[in-house]
Amino acid sequence: MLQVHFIKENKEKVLNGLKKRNFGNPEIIDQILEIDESRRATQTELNQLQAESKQVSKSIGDLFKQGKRDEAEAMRAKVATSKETIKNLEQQLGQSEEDMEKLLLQVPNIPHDSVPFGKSEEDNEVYKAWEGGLPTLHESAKPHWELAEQYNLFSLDLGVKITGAGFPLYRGKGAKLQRALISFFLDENTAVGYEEIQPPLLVNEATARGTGQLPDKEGQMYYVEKDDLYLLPTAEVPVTNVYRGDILNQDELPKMMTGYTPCFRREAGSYGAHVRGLNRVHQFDKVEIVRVEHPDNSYAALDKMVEHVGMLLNKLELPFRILRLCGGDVSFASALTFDFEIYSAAQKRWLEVSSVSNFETFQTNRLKLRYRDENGKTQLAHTLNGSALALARIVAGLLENHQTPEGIRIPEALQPYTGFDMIS
RNA sequence: GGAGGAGUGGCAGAGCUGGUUUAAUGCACUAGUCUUGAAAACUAGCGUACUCUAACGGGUACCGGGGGUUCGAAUCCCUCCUCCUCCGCCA
Repeated sequence: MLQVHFIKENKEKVLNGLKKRNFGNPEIIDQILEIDESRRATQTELNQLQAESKQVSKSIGDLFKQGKRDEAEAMRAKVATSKETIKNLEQQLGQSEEDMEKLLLQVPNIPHDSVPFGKSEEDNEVYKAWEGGLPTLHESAKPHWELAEQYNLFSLDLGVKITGAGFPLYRGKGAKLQRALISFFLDENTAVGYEEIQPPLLVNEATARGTGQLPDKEGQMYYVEKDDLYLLPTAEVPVTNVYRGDILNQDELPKMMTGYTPCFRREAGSYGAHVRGLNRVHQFDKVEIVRVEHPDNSYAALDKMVEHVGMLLNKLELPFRILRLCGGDVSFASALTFDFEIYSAAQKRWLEVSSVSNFETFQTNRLKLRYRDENGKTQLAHTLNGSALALARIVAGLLENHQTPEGIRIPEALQPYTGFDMIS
């Protein structure tokens, strides 16, 4: 959520940003500024009346104490009239605030200057292409869902039996591979300074609101009605909310956290080759990295995160490229996003495995996550997050790219975690 | 799930028979005085948000959240949440 005073002071910038996003309703900015104006007028009037009535009430108290009953009674009658006005103004103020919130929730973040113009994912810029040349596989190479069957690694059918479509069941070396990847990622992340967090998997409404899943993406989350809780769609939600409402000292920044959680997404949507196997499922495992940064450092931090994720993929020996998302594809809350895609030689397509974003103050404004600057003033911090990494598609990529006629080779970096170097 | 108790500023803690509380007091913190320096002592400052003002400086709201009674609520009433104690259940 943008801050009103930011919109007020940077109207042109905001409008240009919306244009870059191909945002259909730029008039909303003028509506916001109008409501802000009238809201402030209402508040000024209300505050004046409140100050008066406060004074009068006090003097009534004094009069009673002095025993001047009649005078006090007269004052009482006088105040009663302004009370009605106060109530109305309070209501009006509340309404303005509500209207304002509604409008602000519809305004996406302003894209960073480096974000290219464009309408859809086809316009994303290749920020870093894969230089090594794309791998080619042997004749009988298979997609991961066939490999899973051949080596008994996971079963979608059993998931259907137990739960429903999109809930894979991993078994044997497939299950072990999951566990190995989770440990590997967490160890790599903590090694560079991220604090490991194991959060609750169900979150309350305030938390879901803090990172922006509510109200915008309500339908994408599983909801437990009886307890009014949501199953988390990503660890970003609970982990970023760790510091919700806090005012940190400047020297406490940055806060770096990493967490593994299963992720639950309803993703009502398409079926077919693109979502076969593990390409898109309702439950998958992901290790997330989250940072709370000083605004001056957030873009340097973003670079570091991108570099870190690239390092992980290198260790897993997966060919990947990095995209800078264009204005039309960058997510609602993000100012700048880099997507990582690994190349699946078996599916002959790129698979998105990580998305690393800087949200600037868009989340912290809702979270009320601030720090105290050198002058002692509170300022909104910046938040960033990225997948490091999302398992299901990494598994797909590992199985497909490292398959040999003799079996599936486990990258060296992962072998200490799996305890085997081959799936055969 | 049942019964009882409690939620006050960074922390501790008073106020809770409604009106000198504009939230006492202590600790912590910041600045100054003193000191070679430090400690101690003393003096002053010390919450958040919104808002008015060119600025100095004002105003309003907030005592777990929301609502109500009243001229006036930290204080009374309703409701929700959380924590503590005991009982029950339980990985």
